[in-house]
Amino acid sequence: MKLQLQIKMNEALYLRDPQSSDLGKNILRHSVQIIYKIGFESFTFKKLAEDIGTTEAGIYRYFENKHKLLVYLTAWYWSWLEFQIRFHTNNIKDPTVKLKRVIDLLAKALEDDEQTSSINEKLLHQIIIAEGSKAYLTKQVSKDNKQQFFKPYKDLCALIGNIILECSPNYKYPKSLASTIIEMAHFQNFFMNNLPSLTDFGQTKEESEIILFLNDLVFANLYKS
Amino acid sequence: MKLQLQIKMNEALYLRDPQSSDLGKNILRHSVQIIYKIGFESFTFKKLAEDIGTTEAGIYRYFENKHKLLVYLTAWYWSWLEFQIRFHTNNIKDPTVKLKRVIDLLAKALEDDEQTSSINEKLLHQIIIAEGSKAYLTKQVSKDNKQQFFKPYKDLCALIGNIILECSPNYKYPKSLASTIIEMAHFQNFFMNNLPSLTDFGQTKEESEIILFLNDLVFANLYKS
DNA sequence: TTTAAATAATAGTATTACTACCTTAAATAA
DNA sequence: TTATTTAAGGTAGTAATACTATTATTTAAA
Repeated sequence: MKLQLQIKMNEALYLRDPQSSDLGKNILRHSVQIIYKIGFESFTFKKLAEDIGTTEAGIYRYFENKHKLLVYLTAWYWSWLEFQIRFHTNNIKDPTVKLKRVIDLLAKALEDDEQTSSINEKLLHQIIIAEGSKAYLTKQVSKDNKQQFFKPYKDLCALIGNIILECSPNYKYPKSLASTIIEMAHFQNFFMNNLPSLTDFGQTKEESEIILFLNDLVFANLYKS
Repeated sequence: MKLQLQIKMNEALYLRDPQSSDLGKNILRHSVQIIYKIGFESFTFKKLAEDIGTTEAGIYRYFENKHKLLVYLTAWYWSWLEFQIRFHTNNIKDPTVKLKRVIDLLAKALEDDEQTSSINEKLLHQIIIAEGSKAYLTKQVSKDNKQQFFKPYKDLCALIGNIILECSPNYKYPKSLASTIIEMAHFQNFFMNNLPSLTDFGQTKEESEIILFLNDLVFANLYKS
């Protein structure tokens, strides 16, 4: 049995569904590779078209502009990660164990094991670290938010917030702590690799150290005397 | 007595020192206003030139490109904030009180009281919240780092890290906790105002709540049983 | 078989991000 | 004083980017 996990995306994110055709899947696959390689600023639809072997106008039939494509990729990532978290914490009763598992999944780059789709999750994880915040750090954030573009991120945050409340029902800031964990899992990784003196992991550059830091940070708060 | 605080900037950030001429000061003042108004993505040297009443080429004689200008503004902000912190925590003996003061200064928008310079600190604070991370979230981050562009940010982080160690000499992650406080002071503010369901302050939208959250987060860690 | 609908390629335009060159004004030397 | 250098800013470009409108081709339905 080989099943394909298909993530249902917000239709306002695209003009034509990229998961519905070969060209569309190529756009997703190649854009992940190019953004990973040259960064979002230098990434253009022309370069993407040349890489795929189609024309610029061809890409524009799928995505209005490169910002929408980035929002699509990040939304896809958060949806996929929420699924991973639900899958890997399924049947775990102890909320502490569950929350530890969540931190692991946030901070570790999961293998691109199953050929889920046209998207390489390992590269996408790196893109989210370096470019993810650019999806919402814009002047259109409220307009985009009204169109529910960030729903997957908010759902993930709510899920983690609820696990936090299971651990400590009286904790006052479950959602802020959840968004802090998510952001810091990524920012500490970026800092560790690029601006190491902003972290305490500059020597080893080990993901496992970020996990220890986040565990320490979170559980000191939830189980304080 | 009226003294002018002049911040000495890294010379590699500019082609001609913007603090040395009227046009230069206008570039700083107007770029802060325009970026605040329309966002960094839509900001162009042409719009800036029109606003000032000069030409595009005139701006290019001061800054190589708009990325360098953003890095300049963020570096200026971190230097200015480090000065504010040193000034306002001067003579405070108790490190806990000191750290609380730091969190206040990070999360609160200080008034543009003294006419320090051509820069409106209140607007710049908002710019740092929404655009600050774009200064380092690029492919050139390592090259920029080698040129010491992020030294003011690293210095601030080291300063806060040391106060953390004064509070709790055995704490293992002073630098990572420092960068977490800095980033979260800004991100929680952005989320509160633009994506409120990622925080617990969506109702009131009060800076003071962010301060409470950060205090809770930090001191649970430093003084845990 | 004809017609319509979907898909894709061609060839543009406006804006952006620069660059090379030119003019003017101030500063200094003869 | 006048000639000459130098600094500062302006004019007028170009190449690349971000799209768009139009035309062509394929596919599918009537």
